[in-house]
Amino acid sequence: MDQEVHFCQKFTNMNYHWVKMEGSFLPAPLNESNEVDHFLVEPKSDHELGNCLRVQDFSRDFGYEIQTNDAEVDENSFRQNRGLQLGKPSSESKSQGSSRSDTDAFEISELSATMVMEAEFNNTPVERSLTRELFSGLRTRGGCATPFEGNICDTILDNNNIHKFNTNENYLENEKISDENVKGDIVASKLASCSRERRLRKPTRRYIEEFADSKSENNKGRRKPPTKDKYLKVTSTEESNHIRHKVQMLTPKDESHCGTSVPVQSRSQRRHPEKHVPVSGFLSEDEPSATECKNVYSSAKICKKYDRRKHQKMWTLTEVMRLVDGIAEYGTGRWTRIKRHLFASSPHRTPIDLRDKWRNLLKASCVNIQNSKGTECKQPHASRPLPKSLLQRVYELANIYPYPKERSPKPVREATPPMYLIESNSLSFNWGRKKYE
DNA sequence: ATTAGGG
DNA sequence: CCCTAAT
Repeated sequence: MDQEVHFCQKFTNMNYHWVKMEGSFLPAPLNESNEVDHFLVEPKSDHELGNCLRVQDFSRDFGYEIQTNDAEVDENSFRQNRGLQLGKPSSESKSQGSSRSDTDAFEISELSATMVMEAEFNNTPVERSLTRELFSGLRTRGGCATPFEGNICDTILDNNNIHKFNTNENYLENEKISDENVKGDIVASKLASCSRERRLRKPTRRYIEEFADSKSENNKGRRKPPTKDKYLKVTSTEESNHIRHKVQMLTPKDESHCGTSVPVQSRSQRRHPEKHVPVSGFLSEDEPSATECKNVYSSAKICKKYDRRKHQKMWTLTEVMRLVDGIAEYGTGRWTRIKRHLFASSPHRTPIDLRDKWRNLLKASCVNIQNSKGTECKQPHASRPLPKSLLQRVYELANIYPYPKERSPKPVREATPPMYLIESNSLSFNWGRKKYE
């Protein structure tokens, strides 16, 4: 008994897989532990991933079903499919001392299944050669680097110690019905059809992208982020705090004037800015913190195809004010600088966004000019109404820094100052950086 | 790389 | 917000 335990432990410590062969335990050596890692190495590119061969591919070709212990075992289906049951990814199948996760262990099991299959068919020289052909064909297929390297294939094929990888006693007995001749025929035909280069369909572009999306969660930082990510880096907590503080100083106490139809947004919604619930009206306090921003956009970074159109972030009043501040300081056309200095804590705003927002602000101010003339007294109904003071500042800045450069939209050479210029009382809050008086 | 302009 | 041309 002790000896048996010791024996087991000894082999457990080594790179052995425990297999049952004809009812008795046998250690199936994984001598080439290094080479086994070839199977575990993740493909470096998504393209490779798309072309990777999976165990299922083999099982389909062989008419075999590879099942794991996780699923309920149906003996009949086993008999029908001549299935192989894999050992549960337990600690026994793992080499001790290695830090493999359970997933890796499972991959090992899958690998073992493939090995078992191959070994099982290597009874005759014909089968062996067929198997070799199959593997060589697979290796070179499509010019893609499959995880199957030459050495491991040879190892598999030459390893006749592994006959069966089975932990199910009943299955072992049922499997005894196997008829060598029938098996040989089936194997031969299957292998032949396999070696006819069953082409793996080249994954569609969309498939690759979607796969990359899901896969890239595990591969953070492996791929060089797109250029947009340049704006993702939150410079420093101090700086962002500084900015936030400044912004808070600028935030008007009373926001009742800056939105008539502001739908109620629950706090839970605000805590999940990923949802980007479209909200009309400015919410100065929905300004996510720097860490929140990071989280939001890191999730956006994860998905390369993060569709900002579908997850539009409303411009908050504080953001608009910051933008106006930045333009007042740096002028128009220096969006990157504004972005760097004032929007470092809001990574979802690109310099182009700033410019676009400024264009919209100009448009908005022009609308109000028309209103002031009384020609079109259309309140900006659907859009978020801006505080008059803000529009005033936009107007002033538009005169100082005309944008677009050449043909300024409304130079408004002090011809007819808009209403909100006259109503100086409407200035309900203080513009911190620059005073226009 | 950044900006302007149009969609 | 995106795309593209221009700088």
